[in-house]
Amino acid sequence: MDRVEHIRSVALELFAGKGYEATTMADIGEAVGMRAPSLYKHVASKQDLLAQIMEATMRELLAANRAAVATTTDPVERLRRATEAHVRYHARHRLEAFVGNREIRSLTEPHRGRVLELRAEYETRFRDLVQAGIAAGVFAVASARLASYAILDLGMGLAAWYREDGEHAEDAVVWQYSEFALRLVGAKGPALELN
Amino acid sequence: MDRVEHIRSVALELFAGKGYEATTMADIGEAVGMRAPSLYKHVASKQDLLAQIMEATMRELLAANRAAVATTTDPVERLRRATEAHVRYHARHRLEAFVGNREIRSLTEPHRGRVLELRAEYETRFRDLVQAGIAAGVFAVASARLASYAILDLGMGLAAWYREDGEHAEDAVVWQYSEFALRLVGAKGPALELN
DNA sequence: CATTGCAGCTAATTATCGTTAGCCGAGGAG
DNA sequence: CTCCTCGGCTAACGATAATTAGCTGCAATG
Repeated sequence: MDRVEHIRSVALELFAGKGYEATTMADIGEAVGMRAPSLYKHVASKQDLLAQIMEATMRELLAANRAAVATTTDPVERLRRATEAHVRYHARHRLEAFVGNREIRSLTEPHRGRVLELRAEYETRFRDLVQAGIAAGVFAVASARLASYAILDLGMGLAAWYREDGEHAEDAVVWQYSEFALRLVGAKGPALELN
Repeated sequence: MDRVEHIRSVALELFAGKGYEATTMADIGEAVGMRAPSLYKHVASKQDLLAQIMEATMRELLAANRAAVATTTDPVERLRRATEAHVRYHARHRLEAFVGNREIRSLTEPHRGRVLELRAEYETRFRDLVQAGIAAGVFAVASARLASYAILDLGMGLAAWYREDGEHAEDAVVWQYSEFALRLVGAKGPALELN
């Protein structure tokens, strides 16, 4: 692994565990096997470390969403696949997702603005998916905004409790949570097993 | 308002807005109209401020849950009312709930242990409600644990985006989210309007 | 073999923070 | 009127943090 990548991954772990503010450059250095000042031979600053992590995370999430939605045009199936991608990302990259959600306030401008923009775009895409299902008459839900918030929050919650070695396999969680999402919006139609 | 109460409420606002670590005693002092050292005439320490807030919050949440569940024995209705209480608390005390969820890691022992214990109890109560519904045959969900996590996470998410003066009235959100919860667990029966 | 630059280190700088010490004015009690 | 306590203030302390300066050894290059 690249030195820089190693530092980033160690920093991610510490940011997730103790929070950005509570993590010191000395902590990161110790975990990576060097003194704090030596880190500056590889990274620009602690803030830069956070910014890199968070921006990359949001871009990955958006990319996963785009890829998932592009595979079909059926509204129900689209929401299902978008949710699957959402949940899977939060399970597979829970540290990134966790930090991405919790440390936005530790980001300084201009990174903060950029990340918030990406985040807003991601939210809008989900809201639009729900809206499309309502318009097509296959979802029964009072507020597309509330429903999409609820679905997004499922992923964030997941990132807080999920563990790779826990009792729930990744695929099981992905399936279950996607099911939750479709139930949430009152999805009807052949694409839904239960109900 | 009592001086101490004033300080606590100001601290809560700052902890919610910038995080515990990023909030200084000088910040709190300025918002309350005095210098940092003067705060110590009223509160023991910054950590104590956080501990008081978080422990009170968890106790209130638990009390609200107990009260809500005690009003009926029907499993569906119990989960609905517990969720309503959960969501309503997170809407009405969103700062407390927000800080309560995010700053656990900033708590030092022994406060941390106590709060985690209360939190675990709260989670267990929800899981048991879901389990009871499954046992009674009125819920159709694969994992009581996942379902209860999902419902709890709805509240936490809510605390992050809800605003008293936003476009969604409290009652509307409470109703909608409770509906989400019942749909999540696949609730059947006369107590459910839609489906 | 000489050189150069990378990547580490220690020491120092600058800043900030929680908290304590000790002073002081106002205002109520006697 | 005097005294004492309450609640504010400034100054100071002790820690700790991010970051910079400047030194050094090693390894690759020629």
